[in-house]
Amino acid sequence: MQISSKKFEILDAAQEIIQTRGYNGFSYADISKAVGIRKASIHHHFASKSSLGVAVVRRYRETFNNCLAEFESGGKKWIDKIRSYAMLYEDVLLKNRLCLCGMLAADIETLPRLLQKEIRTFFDDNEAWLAKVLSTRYKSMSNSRLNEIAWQIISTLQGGVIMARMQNKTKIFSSTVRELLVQLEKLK
Amino acid sequence: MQISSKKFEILDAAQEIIQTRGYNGFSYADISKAVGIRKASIHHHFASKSSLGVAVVRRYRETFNNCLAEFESGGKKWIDKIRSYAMLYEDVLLKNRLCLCGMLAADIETLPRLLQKEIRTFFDDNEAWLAKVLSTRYKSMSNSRLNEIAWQIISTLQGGVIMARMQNKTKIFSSTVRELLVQLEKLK
DNA sequence: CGCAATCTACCTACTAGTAGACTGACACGA
DNA sequence: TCGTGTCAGTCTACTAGTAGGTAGATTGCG
Repeated sequence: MQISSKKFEILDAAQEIIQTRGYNGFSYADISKAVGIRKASIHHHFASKSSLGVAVVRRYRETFNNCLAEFESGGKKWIDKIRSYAMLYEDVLLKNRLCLCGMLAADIETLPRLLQKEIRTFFDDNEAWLAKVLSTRYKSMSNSRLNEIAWQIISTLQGGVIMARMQNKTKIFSSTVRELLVQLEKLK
Repeated sequence: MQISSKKFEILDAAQEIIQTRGYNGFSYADISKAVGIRKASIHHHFASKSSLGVAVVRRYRETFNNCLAEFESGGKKWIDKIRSYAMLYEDVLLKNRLCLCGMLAADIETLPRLLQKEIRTFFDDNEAWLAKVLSTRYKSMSNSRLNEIAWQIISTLQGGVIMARMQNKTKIFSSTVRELLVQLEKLK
């Protein structure tokens, strides 16, 4: 048995519940039920709800950034890198969840400071990665314009996942991605 | 004094809190404090939290649809109608809130059935209005394509408000809108 | 009077978090 | 090989506070 498998189980359960129900829609009781240990035992692994939240986001961010680094080094065309990026969101949607950080961005006003910071960092990383990918296609574009388009991409995908899950129609998301990608190829 | 001003105060307070903190981040105690009556007195006006939620969304939806009808009859160019539509979201952002229904769309899994239905109706109305406006410019476009673009617009704006509020940068939203509008003028 | 609106006082269920006891696996020294 | 100490991990039992909601009395106006 590896070191502290329950710790990972708790992280997994917390992540799933936050992605589904939001930060204020999850409790230690939910996690207790999901992983099969008592509420008090969760506190042994994560002292407080906010520290659990921070741990979940940190792990999510690392995994996400690893994916981005992989797309970067895969020798893909720029547009296919962005397509792969969009696929990350589609994967989340197919599990009937939202992006962890997109959900928490909506809840931002209710979150502890430390958690707010983690989420903003997640999006700063996304912005930087997208701007860099875009710059390989639009070489003469200003940095600020590249960042603006990066935010447009992030906004569209985050909003798209929320809308598609709400309407229970994955198609809403995939057609939005299709339109977006075509538009990105025709920028001036 | 008009009929039951407190009822409107309660609706206003509930709406503001939901737009800021989400459905699970608001309680009767919050509203009690905001409007200056006791928790129990709120139940006189709205029997349950879910009925209050439904009333808030219904009023919001009516106001929103009235705005859309006004844009429609104002003799504007199609692109200016969509610009006006986007301005509705910007107004919300400037108050440091999210679109009521965008926020609730993220919370959808935790909401009572009736409330879920109200929200889906809100977005169905939005989709229909946008598709109609787009059809006046792109006359030969299929209905399904028009609806797809409508959803792209909704997704971008909803996501944009969430991202801009989180990063505390209104500019993220306005530049996203600018890029989107340019792209919408060049569709094929 | 009748009634809408408000109040105090209460309920049960749930929240995050704490105290302290217990279990079992491992390490080390005689 | 037999204690013995340590410690992570889990447990039961509890706290204070908050959630949505209810009962029933009181207020004040038409």
